[in-house]
Amino acid sequence: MRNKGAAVRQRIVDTADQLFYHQGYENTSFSDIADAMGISRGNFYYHFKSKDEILNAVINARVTRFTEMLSEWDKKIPGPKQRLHYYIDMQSRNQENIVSHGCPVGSLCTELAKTRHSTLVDANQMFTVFRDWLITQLKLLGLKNKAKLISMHLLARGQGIATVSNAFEDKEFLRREVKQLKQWLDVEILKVSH
Amino acid sequence: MRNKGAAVRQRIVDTADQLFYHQGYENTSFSDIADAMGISRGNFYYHFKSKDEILNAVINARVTRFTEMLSEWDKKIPGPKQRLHYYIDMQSRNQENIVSHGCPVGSLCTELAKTRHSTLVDANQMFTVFRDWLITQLKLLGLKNKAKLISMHLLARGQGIATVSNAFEDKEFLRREVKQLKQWLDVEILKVSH
DNA sequence: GTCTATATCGAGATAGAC
DNA sequence: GTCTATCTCGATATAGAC
Repeated sequence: MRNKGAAVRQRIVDTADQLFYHQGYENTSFSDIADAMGISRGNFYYHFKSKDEILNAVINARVTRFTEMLSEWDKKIPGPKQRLHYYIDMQSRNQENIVSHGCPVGSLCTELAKTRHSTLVDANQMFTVFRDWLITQLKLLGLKNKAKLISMHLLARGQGIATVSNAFEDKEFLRREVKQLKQWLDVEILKVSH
Repeated sequence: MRNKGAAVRQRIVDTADQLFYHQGYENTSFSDIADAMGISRGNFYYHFKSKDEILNAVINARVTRFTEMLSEWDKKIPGPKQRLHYYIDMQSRNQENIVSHGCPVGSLCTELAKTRHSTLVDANQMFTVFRDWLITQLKLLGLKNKAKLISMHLLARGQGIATVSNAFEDKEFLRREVKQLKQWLDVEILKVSH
């Protein structure tokens, strides 16, 4: 079939994406990906020049996926405040994965900061997709001047929750902090309407 | 000299400690440590059975170092509120390192959660040293019931600040968040005295 | 396009001389 | 105690058959 090659390429990216999340980038070998997919090691080099290129494709795939996801949220969730709550609740919805493997964005950036500092700039595009969307929502709520600061603050709070609940494998902590963060945001929103 | 062997062992641990922080555990080889110290690769196995044992020694050394540091703070800083501020300010004092390499505790736990899940329990002892000390300080301030929750919250806030300022290499953000966190804590302390 | 076979390299680890 | 030499393994990457 015509698109078989492209389909395999996509499957490589999807499989690598998940394995990089579960095991880390450096700790995931071609054999790991090949075994998980049922293809041979040599086949990778028809689709990618190097492991670095796979990493790049995974980062791009994630950026695209997050962008589409946020676009869906814009469509299906009526107001910016509800959208922001839905964003914060993402950690509760993914609590199993976060407790087991941390945040896919933060843990990859943390790894690359140590091992491949030159690709960190690409990797933190995963963060800026969320940050820019958060700024948009916050501005819709009238938080003009504080939008950028609050967006970064929300990113950091999310990272803190992910890192600590992962280190302690503590789901209760995650849920408690998510709840608290929504309450904090509500107070910030209230401040502006007075 | 009598203690030469022990001294080398200590130097291995110190050098590995720093390299694990800068480059990550898996990404640091025996050659890296040997080159940094000016000893040969084979010599490691007189002092340690395996790389895993070095990791263990590094974790224990950090736990000891943090414990002693906090004990020093107890001596030199008069009140619990000032101590807590000094704790939060630790990130400002280490801002260069944190922006370049993240938090030594959090980034190691994040790595081990993916690659050596069985040693994560040992690694998060590095967190509990701080958590237990925070609980003590918070109880001294009369925050009896909330002490544990707030201690975990402070750990998470610190991790969020480290992860995001590292990913964006953003010192300004780090300082802003540190200031904000101290203000938040002051409000929590005020709540209890009323 | 996908495979097998292989080259090359660097890792952790061991043996034994000094 | 520290060294050199070496073993073994698994990693990325390449060559070429099919």
